[in-house]
Amino acid sequence: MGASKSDFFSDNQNELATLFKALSHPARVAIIEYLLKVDTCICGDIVNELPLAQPTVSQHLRELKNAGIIKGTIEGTAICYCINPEALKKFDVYFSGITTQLKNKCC
Amino acid sequence: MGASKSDFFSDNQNELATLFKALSHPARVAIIEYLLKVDTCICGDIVNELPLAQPTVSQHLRELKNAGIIKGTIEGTAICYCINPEALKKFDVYFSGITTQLKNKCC
DNA sequence: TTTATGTATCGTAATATTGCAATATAACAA
DNA sequence: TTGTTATATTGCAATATTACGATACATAAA
Repeated sequence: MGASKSDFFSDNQNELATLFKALSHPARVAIIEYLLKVDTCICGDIVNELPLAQPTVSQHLRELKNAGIIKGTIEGTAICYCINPEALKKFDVYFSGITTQLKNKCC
Repeated sequence: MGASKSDFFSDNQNELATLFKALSHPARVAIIEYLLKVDTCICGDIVNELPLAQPTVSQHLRELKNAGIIKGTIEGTAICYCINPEALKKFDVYFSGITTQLKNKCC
């Protein structure tokens, strides 16, 4: 047997893992970086920014979108992608919670 | 052709992806959760806490350790695992940077 | 309509991950 | 020494991810 035993973990654990998985590839980290660098959300040139073919970039964008980290709205011929602040809030809650819990630990 | 085109991405992008990948499985999220719940760092019973066989848990622990998210020190027969605050700092820097950059955006 | 452009999907090959039984290792106890 | 306990490693099968060429789709312009 191989992958996926997610049934045995809590919803929260699975959701967090999904969010982290979305950022677990350098191309997707680079996409986020680029979306932040560009001033507006109108961005149809992500493909030119990455050393990957168009279908591959499209696939990475879909994974980021499925995880809820970015949102995409149709803007004429192009598609406007931008970061979803809701997802960032989840990361913030998670890590600030950990930081608080670690305060009383031995390490 | 398959996986890994990490040569084309920056060191920072690859390092971030590695950190996120370490947390991209519910079992590893659960391990972190358990390490935080236990008061001390002496914890030789992580295996009993997870619905996975001992070799699998050992493998997940190694991945967390390789990514620098946890540290393990030998404590007699058992091994003492605890969270590495250095890794948390990197996450904090990353997400607070994103939050700052997002302040001036349209979304 | 036709053409061009931007994006998505399909199909497939290469690679990586996941999980566990079996086995090995390492440290303590008797 | 032997036995016990805790953890790591090996080997392998099942599954997932990554990447891209080929193709489809959808919108805008001519």
